[in-house]
Amino acid sequence: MTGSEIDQTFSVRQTAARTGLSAHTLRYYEKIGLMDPIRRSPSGVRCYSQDDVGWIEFLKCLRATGMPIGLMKRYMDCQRNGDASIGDRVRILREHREAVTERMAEMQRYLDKIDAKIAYYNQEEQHAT
Amino acid sequence: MTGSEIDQTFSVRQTAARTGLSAHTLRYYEKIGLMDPIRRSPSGVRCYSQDDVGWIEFLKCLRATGMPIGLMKRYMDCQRNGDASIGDRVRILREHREAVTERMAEMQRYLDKIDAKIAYYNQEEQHAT
DNA sequence: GTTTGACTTAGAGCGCGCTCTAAGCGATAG
DNA sequence: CTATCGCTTAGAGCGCGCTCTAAGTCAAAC
Repeated sequence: MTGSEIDQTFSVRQTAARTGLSAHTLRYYEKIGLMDPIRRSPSGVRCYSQDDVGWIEFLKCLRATGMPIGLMKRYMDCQRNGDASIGDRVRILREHREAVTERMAEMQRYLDKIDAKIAYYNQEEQHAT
Repeated sequence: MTGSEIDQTFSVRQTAARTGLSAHTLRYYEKIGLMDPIRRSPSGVRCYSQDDVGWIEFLKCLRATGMPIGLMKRYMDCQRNGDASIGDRVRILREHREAVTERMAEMQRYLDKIDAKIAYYNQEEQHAT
């Protein structure tokens, strides 16, 4: 109940370990404006907050579903615009969602063809011997 | 019934149109050995057969599901090895299949988080006016 | 005080998968 | 015959998303 736990911060290395991104990538994301400038210690060292880690997790969702960095940046720029931008943000997310489900459906169709090929090979194996 | 229909061949441009790949990419795939050398006209122009187009469609399945070019090449090298390589080929396809379904499941998990965010925004909108 | 080591920066480099360029050849149209 | 057009080649260039390097600063350990 001292509050120290919830004010805990993380070095770039620790944050990398937590999020699975590399320290390089974390600095890169900050540099290109995907993240707000991270708070610094008096000597200039990054101190990531729990909140920062949360945003990184969110960015991971976008990246891992194939959103280009440029669009992620646009989203985060909106974010900085506050409530006024909620419409824009939702639009970006919804369009992205559509694109992703579309892409997954396409992948599934291609995967089905591959499965057919595998099935065909299995049949061949059966008939051989 | 002349047989001309089934012997039909296609220029690189026509093949590009049929497959949705660019002519550049088709030549590239041949150059790096993803495809056997395409038959040529006396003047050296590529004549893609129906069969060639079929292979291109198969390659598309692999690429579109994220198989790296290098592994596609390994697969096609096996292909050239004939029946002896069926085991290798099946193994490659099965492992790829696993990787793809894994990746799709992961994408779905990330997408679920994005959906949660969208839902949250919708709720906000509701409460605002 | 010195060493170690993690941090900082700007900017260069890389791997992938194309994508395009330049220079040239061959076939058909006028 | 010439012009046009699509094809050929080897190889350069590009966009993306990191990834790494070099040179330097700072803090803690000895």
